[in-house]
Amino acid sequence: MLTSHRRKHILDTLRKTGAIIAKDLSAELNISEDTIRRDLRELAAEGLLQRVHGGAMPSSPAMGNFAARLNVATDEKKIIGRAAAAMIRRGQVVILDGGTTAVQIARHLPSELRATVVTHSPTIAVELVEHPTVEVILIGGKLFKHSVVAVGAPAIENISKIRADTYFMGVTGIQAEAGLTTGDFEEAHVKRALSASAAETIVLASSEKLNAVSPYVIAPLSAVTGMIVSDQVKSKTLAPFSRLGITITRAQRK
Amino acid sequence: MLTSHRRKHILDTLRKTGAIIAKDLSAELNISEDTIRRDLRELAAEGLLQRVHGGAMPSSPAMGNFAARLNVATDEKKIIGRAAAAMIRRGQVVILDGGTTAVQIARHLPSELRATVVTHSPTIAVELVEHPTVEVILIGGKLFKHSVVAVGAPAIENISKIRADTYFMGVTGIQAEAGLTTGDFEEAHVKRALSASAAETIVLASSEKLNAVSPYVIAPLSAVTGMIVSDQVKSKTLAPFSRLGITITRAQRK
DNA sequence: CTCATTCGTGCACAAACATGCAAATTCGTG
DNA sequence: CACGAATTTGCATGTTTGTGCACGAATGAG
Repeated sequence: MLTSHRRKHILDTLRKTGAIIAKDLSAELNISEDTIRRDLRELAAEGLLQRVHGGAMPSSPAMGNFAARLNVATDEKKIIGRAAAAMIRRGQVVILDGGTTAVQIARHLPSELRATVVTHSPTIAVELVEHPTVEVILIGGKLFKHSVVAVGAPAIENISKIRADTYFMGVTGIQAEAGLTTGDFEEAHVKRALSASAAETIVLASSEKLNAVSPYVIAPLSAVTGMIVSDQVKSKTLAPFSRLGITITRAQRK
Repeated sequence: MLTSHRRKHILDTLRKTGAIIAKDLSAELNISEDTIRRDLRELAAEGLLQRVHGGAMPSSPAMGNFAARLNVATDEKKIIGRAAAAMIRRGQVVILDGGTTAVQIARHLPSELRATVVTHSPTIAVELVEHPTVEVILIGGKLFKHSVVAVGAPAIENISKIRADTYFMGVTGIQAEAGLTTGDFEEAHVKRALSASAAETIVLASSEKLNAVSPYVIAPLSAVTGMIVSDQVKSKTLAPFSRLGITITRAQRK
């Protein structure tokens, strides 16, 4: 095992899981804890992670405290992200939304996958810089700081010039009558435009979003072609959606 | 076995497996480790791979080391960043380039400053999410991973719709005859467009850039209205520039 | 407070390294 | 083919780097 391999593995694990424990790494890589600690110390010195007692956390210099939110991504979001990433085929053009679940998709893209990712989230763009083969198209506009995505007329105009295969949409609420809803007016507009630019719209529905309603309507459920939910969700809850012809993917815990 | 054959085999293996261990190659090719090491040393000198202890890895310019670059910003870049940030007045619209120096500007913006920042760098955008009062306009386009900035026709079109007060430009080289130069063709185009959209163009010239020349010309020095350099630079070095009517700000170490 | 982990440092040993040199190989030229 | 020059290779040398262990200090949980 090459030293630099080990370091890379540490950083990859950190990006995917959001935290690492020295003892676990030691067991997983068959190497002494001292060496792991040394690695963590030096990676921290390069600013690539932040040390904590017992292990390390991401420092993500480009992500500030938004990083904090990213790393408390629930297991559910990671599972959904992994399932979504697995749906992407070679050569496709996919749209990734802002939001923590979409970040999980980006982190789980297979490293050999040749595809194009369109996104209005600078966070996703920065995340994908490290991916060796994925091409990234960044949608510009006025930055809506709360969600860290570009919005506004310029964003929508640029989106209209794109034809994508699949849009993975994050929402605040998905419910039978109200349809897809979110917490910001501008963001709703952008999501609608993104959906219109994609052949398929797949909603990333972590369980707290199901049957929740937010103030601003993005689109009715007819705009949705698929949903990804975790396998814990009861099929009874999903019945209204599958009745509308929406393909439901139940993401399996590994 | 011919030398060039062996080297080709090394590079092929590297591309295929993503890493190379000197000892393995030695066994596989029935050749001493010394010779392998010599090969690796020379291939590294040609930039075809990156040496690590025990073997080699792909040179992959886009990989990970951008995050590292951000945090090893020299003192010089920090004081240039601080000086640039201090020049921005309330209500102004400023353009921030990609690059490590521009990140320093973003980090030194006074927290009460109400201004608009235009940028084609997702890194800068994410950085400024934490700023309470600055508005951010993100320029989209195809992501150029090496510099982590948006480039291409869509980027330039969007830039043309903006009228900014000041553009803080990062360069790879600034020199009297060649003018402003950088290492990527697309990036040069974008920088030229940004300069055209701003009333003033101020070049961030850390000392290693002064009198350096890179392959792609951004613009002649006539496009420049000001430069920021660190106070260590000799005024003799700057004479050719001030003679052209360029205002030179010498950033003071605190 | 007490106590079990976790950390950091000094140290010893092994692996990987650069360098100089001589033998072996390849190449060019007549 | 012959022969000298240039290159390539392997080995010996001393140096640097990575690893694990020991021990005392620091940290966090109960």
